[in-house]
Amino acid sequence: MARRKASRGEGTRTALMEAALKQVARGRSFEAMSLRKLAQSVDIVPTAFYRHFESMEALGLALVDECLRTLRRMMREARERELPDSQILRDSVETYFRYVQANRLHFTFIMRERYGGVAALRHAIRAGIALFVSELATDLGRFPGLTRWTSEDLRMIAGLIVSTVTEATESVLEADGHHPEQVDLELALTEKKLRLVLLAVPHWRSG
Amino acid sequence: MARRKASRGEGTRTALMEAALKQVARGRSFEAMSLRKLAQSVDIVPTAFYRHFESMEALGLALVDECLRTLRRMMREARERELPDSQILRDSVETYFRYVQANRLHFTFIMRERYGGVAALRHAIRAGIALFVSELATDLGRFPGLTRWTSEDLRMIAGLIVSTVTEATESVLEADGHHPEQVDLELALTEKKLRLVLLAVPHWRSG
DNA sequence: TTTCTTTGTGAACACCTGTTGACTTTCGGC
DNA sequence: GCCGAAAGTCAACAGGTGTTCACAAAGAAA
Repeated sequence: MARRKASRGEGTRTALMEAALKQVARGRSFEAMSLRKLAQSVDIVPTAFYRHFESMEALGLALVDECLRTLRRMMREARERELPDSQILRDSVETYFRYVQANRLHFTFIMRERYGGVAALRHAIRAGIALFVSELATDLGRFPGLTRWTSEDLRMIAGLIVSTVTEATESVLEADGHHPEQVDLELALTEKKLRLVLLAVPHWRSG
Repeated sequence: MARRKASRGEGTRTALMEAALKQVARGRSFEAMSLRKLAQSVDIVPTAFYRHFESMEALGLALVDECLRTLRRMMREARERELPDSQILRDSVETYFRYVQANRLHFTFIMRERYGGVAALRHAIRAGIALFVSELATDLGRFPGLTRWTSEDLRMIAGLIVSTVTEATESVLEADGHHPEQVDLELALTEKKLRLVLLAVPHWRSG
């Protein structure tokens, strides 16, 4: 066991990050993760960990960074895609779900540590998501029925959408693999929820 | 230090539970909590812990039970209150927020451990919330505009409401004490969100 | 008062934890 | 081929972890 050291250089750093993500995906929370076991899982002596991260918390922050980058990448791609107009809602949710499944480790990390025990990670993730909501709000402001909405109301509806999708994300992550049919159910359910929300838009007046 | 043992009997058990809740409220996740420190915080030698709980996980499950009971109690009380009809939405949200602040420890535990590292707790909490959603759905079915809705659609809208309120709960818990004005902001925001959702109800047709 | 159950104690177990400092290996640039 | 930085190693530290077992106090029941 423990393949001979091969001076993987920078590779070890990313290996550590990936190993940590996998641990979280297996159920453990980041706070309860052990530096030693982590090192062992990438065939490194414990002390060598410090060659790559100043502390466990530094590792955590690096992970938050990486995961939030994945989130932003998704949003950017979504913006660049043109909108087929019909079925746009269904398509958007489906695309998002696929994205979640394709980046399972990153999303589980965000979901878990968002309410996790390490304050620094919690706050970093919250800040990232808040930013995400803001961007979504300005994006929504360009939609036909929403051009005259106040930015406050746009933030409100963006928050509503995000919390709905967030909840769905948890279901997708849990069902992924074992119960593929449940993903489809959640897809339909989420689409319905968003459709209901959008249905209210034309009748809204603030105040 | 460490006041003399006073044969507090059953009291120790509840003291352990309360100490654990306080730890979680201070930021630590349940998974990362130490049996020994917990025992120490209630002036008990570590081994005496086993007189009250078979294991740490058993403690956790007992806590889930207690916290979910608090949730059900709230719902029961809400059902028994008559509805002043006007301002019902605002009043309901306000009542809920007050309830959260009055039971801060229980709600933080549920929020944290819902996505926490201990699978057994996660699942127990999820099951409890799912039940909560079901009950809310049947309650909603008795409302004027919703009598003809399918149970599936009722569950959908109940889920939408719950995820909205859940998100708000986190804000309330975080703001509590330090930033009372932010609680009011969240109150207004949440009311708006729910108002928007309900606005869509008359225009909904399933399918 | 004696007996029995509950609750708490103390010593000891084997093991895991993060972090230190001084040492060795590896490898790219000169 | 030599040098210096980067990456990995080893031994050791002080302390924390859950759990075991036999024992002691305390209070209720008899």
